Amino acid sequence: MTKLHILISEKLRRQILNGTYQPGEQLPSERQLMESFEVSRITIRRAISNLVNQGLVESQQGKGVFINHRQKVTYSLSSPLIFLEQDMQRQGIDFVSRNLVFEEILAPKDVKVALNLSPEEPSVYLQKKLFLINNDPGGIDVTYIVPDLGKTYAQELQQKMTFPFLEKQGIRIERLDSVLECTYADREMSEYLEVNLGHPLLVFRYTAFTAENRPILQGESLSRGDRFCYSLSISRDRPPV
Amino acid sequence: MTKLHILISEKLRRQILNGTYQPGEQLPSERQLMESFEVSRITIRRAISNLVNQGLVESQQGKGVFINHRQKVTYSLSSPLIFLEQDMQRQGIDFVSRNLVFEEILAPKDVKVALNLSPEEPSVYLQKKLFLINNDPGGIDVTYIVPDLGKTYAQELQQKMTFPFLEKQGIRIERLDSVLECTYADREMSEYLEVNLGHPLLVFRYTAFTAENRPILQGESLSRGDRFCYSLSISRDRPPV
DNA sequence: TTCGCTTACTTGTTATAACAAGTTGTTTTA
DNA sequence: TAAAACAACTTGTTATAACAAGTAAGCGAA
Repeated sequence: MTKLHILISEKLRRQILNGTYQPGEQLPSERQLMESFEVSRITIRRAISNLVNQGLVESQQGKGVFINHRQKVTYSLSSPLIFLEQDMQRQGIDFVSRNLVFEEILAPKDVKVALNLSPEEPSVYLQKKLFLINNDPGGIDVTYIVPDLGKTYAQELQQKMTFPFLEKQGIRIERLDSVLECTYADREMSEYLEVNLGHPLLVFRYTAFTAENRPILQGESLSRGDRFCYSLSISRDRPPV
Repeated sequence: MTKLHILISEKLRRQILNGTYQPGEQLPSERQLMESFEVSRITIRRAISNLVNQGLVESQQGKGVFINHRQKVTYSLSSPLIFLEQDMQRQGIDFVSRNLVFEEILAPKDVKVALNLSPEEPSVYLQKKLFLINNDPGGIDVTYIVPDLGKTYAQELQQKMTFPFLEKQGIRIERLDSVLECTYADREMSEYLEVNLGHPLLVFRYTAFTAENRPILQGESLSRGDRFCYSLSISRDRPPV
């Protein structure tokens, strides 16, 4: 009546949540589970796939299925990402960013609009960065940078964190207009982040403005939905100072 | 040597994204796809499952597999949720909330801490609400309400939107401390929201404070990750007015 | 001792098969 | 005519089977 694979994955789920299986531990092998539940391999694999989809376990070919640690890394959005490195340090996390792409390209139409580019400057700088958390790929940043900044700071932007670096140059980002949502890893993302096709990702999409209300960056930060979260504090509007 | 199910789902994915298959349209049936790709049913089903996991299609038993609409409903976090109804109206969305549970319970420990309850008032009001978007379940709100408010406004809270109602009563929420993250539908959620086990959900978790810095609500809003997003504007810290 | 092979485990992919269950339209029956 | 039964489709669940591929440990040869 109720499906076998659901009965099994629910039972395993309870055992994981109540600590019968601890994070890092290995689940019994498919063969063992087949015997103890007296079902076929396809059913066991379906049950395990349910657990994977719920983010409770991860499987590694040739090794086994392992219970996940369920602690997330927090991005703080209270001030616009200037203190990202400090935040990570505070959480005791080894946060490394690796430059993948940095090139001048013809601006896509939506970027042109968002960055308010004139027809005479049809190019932007595109940067892609990979974030490693404790040596594990955790996310990807795709940023479009206004041409004058991209050209001036081409070297430094490839080595340093964007927001703190710009701040040090006296380029103060006053406001981020942003959207947070969920997507799914496509082929490219699943290869970069070493996750399954369709793995849930958190997307932080933003446009960054200076005090003069000039848009200078448009970015998209995609990170593993099972490993990251965003914290923010929302206050009632106050009249301008 | 790349896997068959990935080759197939990638091909279908391209066709969906380039408009060969339009949202609302039906994919060819498993039998037809088996024939045209000359693979077994298990491979076709795996390929379709990839598309489901990428949020591109949805399957209905007995009917077929249909291409999803990929437009999301936006929750605006610019001011703390007072204008939710107006926001939805502006997006042309039929937003209905249905009370599921409203009861006085013994406060769980973490809620007790978050709401700063004294040992003499060990109870809180627990409310669960289901949100329907255009008559489709879209999310669930779980809210813990400080006992005095819960008792005083028991009737109204079950009928009206929490934030606008409190505002009208002169209870002004000044600040929300919140976290946005991704989870996965467990059994209960998948039944409420009519989605698969493990379906990605967006979680908005918050504590609401009055101007006197008193926490009065703790809530958790879980909504379908494929249907919702949150927008926010982040400004640089300004000195208090 | 160390390198490389074999072996025995693990999970991953794919095929074939049978039946369950939901949907829809047609046909039969009361 | 209207309700019930049926047929022909759809996707969903489960079983059996074979082989691929990754891991790890042991064993033997250089």
